[in-house]
Amino acid sequence: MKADEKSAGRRSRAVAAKRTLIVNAALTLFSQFGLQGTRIEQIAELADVSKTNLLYYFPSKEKLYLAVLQDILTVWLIPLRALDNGLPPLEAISHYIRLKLEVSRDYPRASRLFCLEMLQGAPVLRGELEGDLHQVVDEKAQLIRRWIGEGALAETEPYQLIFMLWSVTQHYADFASQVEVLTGKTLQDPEFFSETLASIQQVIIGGLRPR
Amino acid sequence: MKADEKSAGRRSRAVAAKRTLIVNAALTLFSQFGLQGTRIEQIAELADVSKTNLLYYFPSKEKLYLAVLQDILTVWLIPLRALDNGLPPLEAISHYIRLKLEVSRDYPRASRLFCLEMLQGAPVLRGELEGDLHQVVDEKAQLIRRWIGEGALAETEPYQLIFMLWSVTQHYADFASQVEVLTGKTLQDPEFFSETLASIQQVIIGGLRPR
DNA sequence: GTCTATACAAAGATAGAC
DNA sequence: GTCTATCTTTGTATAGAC
Repeated sequence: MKADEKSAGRRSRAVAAKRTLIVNAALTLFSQFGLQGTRIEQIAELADVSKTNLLYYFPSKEKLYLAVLQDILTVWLIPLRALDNGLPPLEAISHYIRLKLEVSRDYPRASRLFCLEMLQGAPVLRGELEGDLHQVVDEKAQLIRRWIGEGALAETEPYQLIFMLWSVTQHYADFASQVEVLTGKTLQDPEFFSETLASIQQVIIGGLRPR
Repeated sequence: MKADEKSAGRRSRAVAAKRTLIVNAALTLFSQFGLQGTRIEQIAELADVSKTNLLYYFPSKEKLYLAVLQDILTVWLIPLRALDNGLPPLEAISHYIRLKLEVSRDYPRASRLFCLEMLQGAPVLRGELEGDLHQVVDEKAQLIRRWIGEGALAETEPYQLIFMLWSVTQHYADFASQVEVLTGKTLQDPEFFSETLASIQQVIIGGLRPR
């Protein structure tokens, strides 16, 4: 383009905006139909650009898929990293459940795409699981062990506890259609969100309270 | 074929056996790559039949997919139907957790395909969810309500409890790759199975115990 | 950067011989 | 029932004009 170095900033912003638009559309479709199940043309249509134009921004479907996954990983580790010892143990866990359920409510597509990746054996994210995620999880497992040692928490296998926290919260994103068929409700409904949060917290915290 | 009516039984059995073989291979691949992500040729290869021959038994990929899903649904409702009042409430739930975790261990592919179907908004199974599943779940929700009324269980929203039971057990099938990366273990490992079962039962049952 | 046209490959499905 | 050959559609990606 005619833009010289001085206008690179403006150009970059425009390019970035379009890339974001495409990634967003891609997230919608990839999370529903997977990599193979999504056609480039569908994404282009949803993002309101031409197929050719999309391929100008992302040279191949795989590259686009990768870009989407990297994007959601950023969001992914936030709640777990936030699980710290700034609060009393049971409150910290209670708070974590809220954060994670908010992720299910606010980023359901990201949650579902993550799930899809796991179902397939994490072909793309395996590296990140073994690196970043593993490290954070180990760290938090230590924290939980300390809490148990201090008698603030019932005896539990830390990993198992983490899996439980993940699963019960993530369920409302991944199985949203089932939840909706059976209850007629979504986490978007504030009352249903509160009821869900309260139920999970009640059972889990109740089960973790030391006797 | 030359078989007359009298040998129809034998022929039927042979046909049924081959159909089973194909459905089994299809389950493996569909559960990993979904409907669109799986090629007929892959299934044929895994089932050790030719592509053309597979298409003789199942006229199209969609028909095969449907056959697979119908097969897994049979397995699906068994544990929930078995949740009854033959036992004291907390023991009944404890037993249900075991059954459901055994399903995750013994039918991981079916669990994952079910998950995949839900992720996509249940395009194929929606009807079954609204019919069969809805009915059984309503029935069990009533049962749980009765238990709560009798003071045998802490106050909880029955649907939320059912979702919790589903999610914590199903997680070990759907997110098996994540579990394996983080712990190095599978439910196939008897010790890990026991540890998992005990952890879930401890937390959930502890949280459900009336105060 | 965006478009039209098109090359190229993959995959589902069918025809017809045996 | 099973095979070989083939048709047809669809989808990814590129070429080249503007």
